[in-house]
Amino acid sequence: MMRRVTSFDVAARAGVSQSAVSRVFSGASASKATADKVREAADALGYRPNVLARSLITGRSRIIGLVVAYLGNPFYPDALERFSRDLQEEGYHTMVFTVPEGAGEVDTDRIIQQMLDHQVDGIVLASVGLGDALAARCEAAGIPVVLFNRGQAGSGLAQVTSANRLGGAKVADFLFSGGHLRIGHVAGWQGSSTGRDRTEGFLERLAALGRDCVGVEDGRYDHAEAVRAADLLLAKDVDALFVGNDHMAFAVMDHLRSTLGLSVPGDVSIVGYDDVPMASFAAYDLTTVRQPVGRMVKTTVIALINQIEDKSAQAEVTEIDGPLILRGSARIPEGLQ
Amino acid sequence: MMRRVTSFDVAARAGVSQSAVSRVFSGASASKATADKVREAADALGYRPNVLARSLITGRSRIIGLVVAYLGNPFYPDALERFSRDLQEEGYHTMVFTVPEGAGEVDTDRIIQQMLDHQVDGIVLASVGLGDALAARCEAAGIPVVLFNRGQAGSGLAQVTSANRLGGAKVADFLFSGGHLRIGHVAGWQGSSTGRDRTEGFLERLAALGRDCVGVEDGRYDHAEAVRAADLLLAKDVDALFVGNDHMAFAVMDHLRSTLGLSVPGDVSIVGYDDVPMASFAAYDLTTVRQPVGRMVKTTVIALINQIEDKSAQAEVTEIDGPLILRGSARIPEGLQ
DNA sequence: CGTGATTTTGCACACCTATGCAAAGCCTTG
DNA sequence: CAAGGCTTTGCATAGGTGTGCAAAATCACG
Repeated sequence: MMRRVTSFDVAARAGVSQSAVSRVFSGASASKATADKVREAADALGYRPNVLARSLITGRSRIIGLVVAYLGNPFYPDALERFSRDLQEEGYHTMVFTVPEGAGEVDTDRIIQQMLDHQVDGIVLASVGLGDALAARCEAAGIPVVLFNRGQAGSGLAQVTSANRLGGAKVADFLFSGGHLRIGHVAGWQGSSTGRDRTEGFLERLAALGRDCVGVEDGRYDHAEAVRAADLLLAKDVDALFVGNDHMAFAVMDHLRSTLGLSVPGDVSIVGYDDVPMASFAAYDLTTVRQPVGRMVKTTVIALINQIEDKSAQAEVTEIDGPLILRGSARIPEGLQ
Repeated sequence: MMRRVTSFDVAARAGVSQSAVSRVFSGASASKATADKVREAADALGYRPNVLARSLITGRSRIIGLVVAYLGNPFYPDALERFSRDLQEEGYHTMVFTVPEGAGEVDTDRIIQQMLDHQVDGIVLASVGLGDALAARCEAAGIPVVLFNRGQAGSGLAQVTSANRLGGAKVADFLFSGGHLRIGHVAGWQGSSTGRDRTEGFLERLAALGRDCVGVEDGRYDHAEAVRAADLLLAKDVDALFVGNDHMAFAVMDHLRSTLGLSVPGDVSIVGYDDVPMASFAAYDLTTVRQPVGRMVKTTVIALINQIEDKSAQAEVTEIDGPLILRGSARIPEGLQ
């Protein structure tokens, strides 16, 4: 095993001092002449700056901690892949932290400790289920944080979500003009801002249209819970369900069709939220509100890097609008065809 | 922003030397008395060893590079989540590297360079699509590598897969005893060992049973390609299709049912491979060979850590058997009901 | 060519921990 | 009690880079 090539080796070969080499590679000022000599020597020796040493001294690791809880909902793998890619392009790297199911205080603390240990430059909290405590602690540790697909009112934290209230309202409009008379709602987890916002936007618009919601049940972003919730609403004889995310919507559709033998959208119209890739599969062909993952991720990355590079930067709260995607799981109003 | 507390601070407070502190925290020998003093002082000051400095000097980062290509196939998010969790438990951390679609030589080199830069202790190559060049280069760089769900004959690299040939054979047995007469095969990408092995195991067993395969088409682990392949085989009037992975099987089922109006399994039986969570959704209810992700990941982690901690450790090739999961997408033989 | 302003360069140190080495401490045993 | 073996401890240095500071070099300009 060969010894690593260091900046001293390069310096020796180029006939300059080590600091000159350092300056060339860290982008500080240097004359064209020395820069050329250094680069040539570096290429010849196959030199690459030691990231660890660099991080040790600058205190910046160029590593971002990405905290996720549950990748079973295909929205998150998609996001994760994009995060990794986008961050790579910005010269950062992604370290994944998985927070266990029952995220106890102890687990949370351990994860934060690990992120601090690795001197992560910034943190993306990318899961609805993550308790507020985690966010607060990260913030307290003095590390830039951005909440992804998750809000926290009055926290002063940067956050990027889709326009959830507006999205909910869009669904209300759509189901209303589709002529549905008994509309129910399998809500996203009401302990999360996304869940609450979608629900509120939906209910408010429905009320504004002069129509009551037949019932609201919390599906907790969980398969089994969603099915249970749907059953409760079906007992109230609904003809349309707005389901808080696609993941639950699939479970509900399966249940309606396979277990209960109902037709979607014949007997019940279903509308989801997210537009995960699977929503366009023919088996579901789900009408849903698209969360523009690509733009959400890009926005998150930019916001985070801004905070990292300019510590005084304001923590922004961004909402990104997404369209309602019309497919076959819900009756389509006349005019929209 | 407070200065970090260092081992010197702890040493001063405990009345010992810095090396004593270091020894206590790195598990080297120390007397009970000093260990107690050090720990007490450390707790009081909130000291934690600086991972970067430690890595710099030991040359071990306790970071594992996880290289993935495509998270659209839900098999991989599942694996990723488990990797992150299991590695965390072993005191390692996961840095995700995404290799772009058309993995050119340049991209590959850049990724390896980045992993070397971060002095990753080990690498998991977790994607069928990754070229052999990448694996070879990692190996050449002297970093322990384990191929996950991907083989490479004669490479001398450690690898963990499911028993793909055997799995293929199981499907052959199953379709045969189901009384199918015209069996076709939408193969996994034949440029990958998993794809080839499943196909070979399937065809060999079929031949041994005295039955020909009506046709084999490469679906390249891609939605559109799989549909195209299925069309070619349907032209040959098949009554059963073994599809190289679940992801493609979903596409094929959608195509058969929605576009062509065929019944599954009435007109055509479909069998997949992987048993991703979605396979059990009622909309597909896919009969498939389970890849035991949990055990595959655990095995990979152990193999990798063995290699890291004992550089002379043999690179093992492990195959893990998985059962055929009977569901509703394929006609079930009399006796098995 | 001389003077002052500006850029470039090298020196030395900081970042924080692990570890080889020798001295010091302890325990054991005859 | 002395000698010898083992454990513990402190000293000093390595690991590879970035950066403040002062000296040196370059430049502009009269």
